[in-house]
Amino acid sequence: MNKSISDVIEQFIMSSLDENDFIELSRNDLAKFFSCVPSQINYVLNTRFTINRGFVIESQRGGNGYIKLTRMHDSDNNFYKNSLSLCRRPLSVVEANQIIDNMLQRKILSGREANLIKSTISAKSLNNPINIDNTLRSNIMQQVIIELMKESR
Amino acid sequence: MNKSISDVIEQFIMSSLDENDFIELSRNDLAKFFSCVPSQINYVLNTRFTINRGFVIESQRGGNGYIKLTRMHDSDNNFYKNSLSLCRRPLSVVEANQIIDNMLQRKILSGREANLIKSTISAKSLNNPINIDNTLRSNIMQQVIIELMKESR
DNA sequence: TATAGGCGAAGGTCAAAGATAGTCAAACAG
DNA sequence: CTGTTTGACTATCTTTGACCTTCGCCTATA
Repeated sequence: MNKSISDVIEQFIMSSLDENDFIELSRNDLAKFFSCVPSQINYVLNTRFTINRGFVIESQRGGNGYIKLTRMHDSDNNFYKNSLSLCRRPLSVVEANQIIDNMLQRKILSGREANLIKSTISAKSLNNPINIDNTLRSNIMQQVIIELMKESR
Repeated sequence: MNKSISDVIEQFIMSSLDENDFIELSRNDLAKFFSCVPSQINYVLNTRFTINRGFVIESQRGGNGYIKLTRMHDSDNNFYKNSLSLCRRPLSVVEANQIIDNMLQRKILSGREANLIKSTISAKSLNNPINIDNTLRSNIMQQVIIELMKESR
C-alpha cells in the first residue's frame, strides 16, 4: 500500500503530537526534510489537521517564524457543544468524516461505531436527485451528537 | 470456449483474492497489464464483484488513488444478503428500526451501535417529504449493512 | 539616541498541472 | 438481443510554483 508524500508527512506530524499536546514546526525545514515544496506543508495542515479533527493552527511569519499545532483538550460536554455547532451548517463527506474521526480519537466512539456512522452519511447513502446532501448530512450528524449527549448525564 | 478479456480479468482478480481477504488494485496498472481501457476494470468489478456475490468495493481517486476489494465469508453471507434485500425498498422509521432490532438481538450490533444508527435514520435526521425520507432511509440501511459485511471476512 | 526605511527570512494563498478513479452511452460481437 | 469493449467527459486528490504578506533586524540619518 503506497503512501503519498502527504500521508507520510501527516504521519510524521501526528506521531510528534503523540508525545506532546502541541508542537512547533518550521515550514521550510519540514519541506526540506521531506524534499517537497513548502506549500505542501500547508496542504497537509489544511486537509488533515483541521478544526473538525480538533486541531488548532497558529503561526507567525517573518524571521523567527513558526507554525504551532495544538490538539484541543476540552471536557466532553464542551466537546459535544462545539461539535454540534460545527454541524449547524451543511457538511461535505470529508468534513463530516473529520468530525467523526475526532470523536474516535477522543475514544467517544469505537472504530466500529465510527465506521457505521460514516457509512450512514456517505455519498452513497445520501445520493438524492436534489443537491441537499450536505444539509441532510448535517442533520444526521446533529442527531448522532444529541444521541451521544443523552448518554453522558 | 473463448474467454472474453473480462473473464480473464475476473479470474486474475479472483485468484489474487484466494490468498487474501482483501486486495488493493490500481485501475490504470491493471488496465495496462491487460491492454484494455481503464473503464473495462470498472465493468468487470461492477458485473462480477457485486454485493450479491459477497464483495465490497471501496476506492479513492486522485494521486495515490486505489481500488480496494474485500470478500466476505460465506457463513455470514446469508443473513446480510437477506437484510440487504429487505432494505431494497423504501422503509418507514418503524420498519427500519425493526431491522436494526433484529441485528441487536442477534448480537450483530451492540445497544449503543443500534441507538446511534437509529438516530441517523430518525425522522428528525431525514426531515423531508415522506416518500423521499423512506427512500433515503433504505439507502442508509443498505450502506450500514454493507459496512457490516466488510467486517465479516 | 531615536526611528524610518530597507532587506532578508519566514509563512500564506491560489490556481495550474498531474494523477487517479467513475460514469455513461455508443459501437461492437456473438 | 445481450453482454462486452471503448473512449469522451467528469470528479477527486495531490503536487508544484509563482506571487503575496508579515516580521525582526540593521543601517542611515536627523
